[in-house]
Amino acid sequence: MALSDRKKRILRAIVETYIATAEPVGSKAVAQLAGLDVSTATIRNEMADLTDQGYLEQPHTSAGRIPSAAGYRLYVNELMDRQQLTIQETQRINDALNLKMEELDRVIDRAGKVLSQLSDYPVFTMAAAKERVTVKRFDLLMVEENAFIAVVMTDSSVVKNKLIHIPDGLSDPQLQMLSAVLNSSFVGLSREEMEDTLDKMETHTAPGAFQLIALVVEFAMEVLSGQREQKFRTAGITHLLEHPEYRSLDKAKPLMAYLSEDTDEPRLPATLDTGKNMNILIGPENVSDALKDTSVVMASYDIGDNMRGVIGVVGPTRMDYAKVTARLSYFADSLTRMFGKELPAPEDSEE
Amino acid sequence: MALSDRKKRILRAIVETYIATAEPVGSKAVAQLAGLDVSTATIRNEMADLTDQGYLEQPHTSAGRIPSAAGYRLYVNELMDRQQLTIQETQRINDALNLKMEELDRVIDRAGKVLSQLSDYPVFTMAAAKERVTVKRFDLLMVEENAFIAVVMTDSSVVKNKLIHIPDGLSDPQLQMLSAVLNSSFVGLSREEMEDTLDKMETHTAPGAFQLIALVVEFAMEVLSGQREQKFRTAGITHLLEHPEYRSLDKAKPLMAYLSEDTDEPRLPATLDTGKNMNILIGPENVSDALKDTSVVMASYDIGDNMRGVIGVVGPTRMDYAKVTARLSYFADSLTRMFGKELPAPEDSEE
DNA sequence: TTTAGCACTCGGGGAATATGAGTGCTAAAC
DNA sequence: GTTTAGCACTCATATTCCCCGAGTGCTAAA
Repeated sequence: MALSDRKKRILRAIVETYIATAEPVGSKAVAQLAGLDVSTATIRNEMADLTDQGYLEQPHTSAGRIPSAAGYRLYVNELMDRQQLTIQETQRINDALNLKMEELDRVIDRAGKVLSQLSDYPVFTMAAAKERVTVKRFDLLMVEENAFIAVVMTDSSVVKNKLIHIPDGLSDPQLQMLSAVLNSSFVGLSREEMEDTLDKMETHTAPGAFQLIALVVEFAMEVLSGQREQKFRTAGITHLLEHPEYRSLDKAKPLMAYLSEDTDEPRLPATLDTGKNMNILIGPENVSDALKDTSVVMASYDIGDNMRGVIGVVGPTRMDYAKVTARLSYFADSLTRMFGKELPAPEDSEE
Repeated sequence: MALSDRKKRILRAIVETYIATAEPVGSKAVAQLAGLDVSTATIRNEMADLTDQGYLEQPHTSAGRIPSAAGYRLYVNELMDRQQLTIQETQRINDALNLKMEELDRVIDRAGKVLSQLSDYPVFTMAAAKERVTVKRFDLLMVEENAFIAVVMTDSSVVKNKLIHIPDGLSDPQLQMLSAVLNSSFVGLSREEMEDTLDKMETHTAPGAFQLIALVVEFAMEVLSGQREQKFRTAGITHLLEHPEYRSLDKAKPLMAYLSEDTDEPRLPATLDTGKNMNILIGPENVSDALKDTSVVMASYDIGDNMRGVIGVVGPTRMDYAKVTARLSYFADSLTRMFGKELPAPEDSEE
């Protein structure tokens, strides 16, 4: 059921003015903005049609029309112009990302912050290992009589360490031995497999040695969970309050709680795995209840070979999709490029 | 100018009911709650006195009275009962902290979250090295042909590492040599001293070797700044919206922006160094403009020997001081105890 | 098929009004 | 001297009412 060209132009005019003004759009306004040489009455007829077909809604009789979710969807899919970024903006984005000395998390955080400032909406970020992560190697370093550093490197080249205190000292050969056991028995295993192996090992190993092994392996398991775990971060939540649909606190509160780290609840649709790069979820298309009146535009990017990240913008269904998608896709591309080139494998540690 | 006992009881009743109700307190309410057997007229006279002395304010003629900053101050200093925590609460706090396998940052974050839930106010946390931080030792580990791990341990026993990629491979002796240079020339130096030393070294060192040294030293400098840098984190910002004084968005917005990481501006009064353990700043006693109508209750605690942390609660001047201080001091004590015992020196790395 | 015209609807804004809690003051009572 | 009752006054908030105007749907003419 294809729409006539005129209907499309009318719909587009309505979506765009509603996005700009946040107020229902009347036939008069459409007549001026759509650039059609027809009277308001004609427009009204067309608008009535569009309402019947489900692309528009009227908040109450005798106000203008506002786009429905389906209306936004059509707009996003067919009607929307792709916006160009200004040179200042691309510059800003590049600056935010090009701090190559900085580590992964901080770059991602920074990206979220800048994207939020550029789009005037809150932004969330997420990063997680794509698939099964394992430990590639263990290293142990004696630093004091009663403490050594365990260094764990995962197959996605992430390196983490921990200072481990032990009651009695450890001789060099002992340390070598420990290292050998770890590297031979626990390399290439997933978190769960490590747990199993550790359990089995307990029975036929000297208690003292086992305890040491367990300390390091537990740390390694922690590292692996940390890798798989999706770190959800947000930036610019206060931007929410700038938009009229969240002026009432009753509306703003649940969404804000959802976005801040306050709730322990499950997060956004973890579309980390979908092949698509850009994803737009409009209002009811969202699963979570807190997002029912909210749209999410998100893009994913690769971090090295083994990780994938998502960065997304959250706002009212009346979101400036053209603006947001333009900035977002540039961001995602830049991130992929930078994590591909500058950091051949994600370097890491700290904070 | 000591207040009569009766005045104190009236003031206390006013502060406590105002804290509970957020509405100006009239003479009638005071008569009932203060437990004095006098009429409302007498109370009114006393309240007039208290107003003259600056402990109370009237938002407009003919509303009840509300406490002034001085009134809160007096209440906090002399009138307030120390609250007891319920067993459930102490249990909750202990649970939050006793995840000993977790690392520093995560424990602090978790503490902030729980404190926020227990107090119904937003919470901020901060941690920083107390004084001059230096590197205690360097370790280098070859992991691939063209990459090695640099491990840096500071004198506060914080260990960080980084995977460093190099164009050409490095032989074992070369690595030993590099390690020797680093450990002999850069141990015990502050960030600034390192920079100087590095500059001086540039002239009389082979370019290739110098570049390697610089890579590692730059990383070490980053680690040191990271240590000194005060990591400001918040939890439960949305609790703000629950309190009537922030019902209007105009009021909530600036404070929220201040608390979220949205602004790059300087943070809270960095009273990391003051000897006092607990600190209450009421309204105008705060320096920052965003906090003028806001009270901050904060407590500091030790993290090992070389770091100190602050955890604080932010809320309207009409804050439930008794409740907050009780929980906060328990938290701070627990944190000190746990970082003192369980983690003799703050172990570290990751996230 | 488009347009002009018109009666109708309904939300928002503003003024006027009512309400009621709380005050300050005075004069009487203790 | 201190406490109390009484009373007129103030002022923020809630309620009501009314008006206005934008926008609609429908009809009849172009």
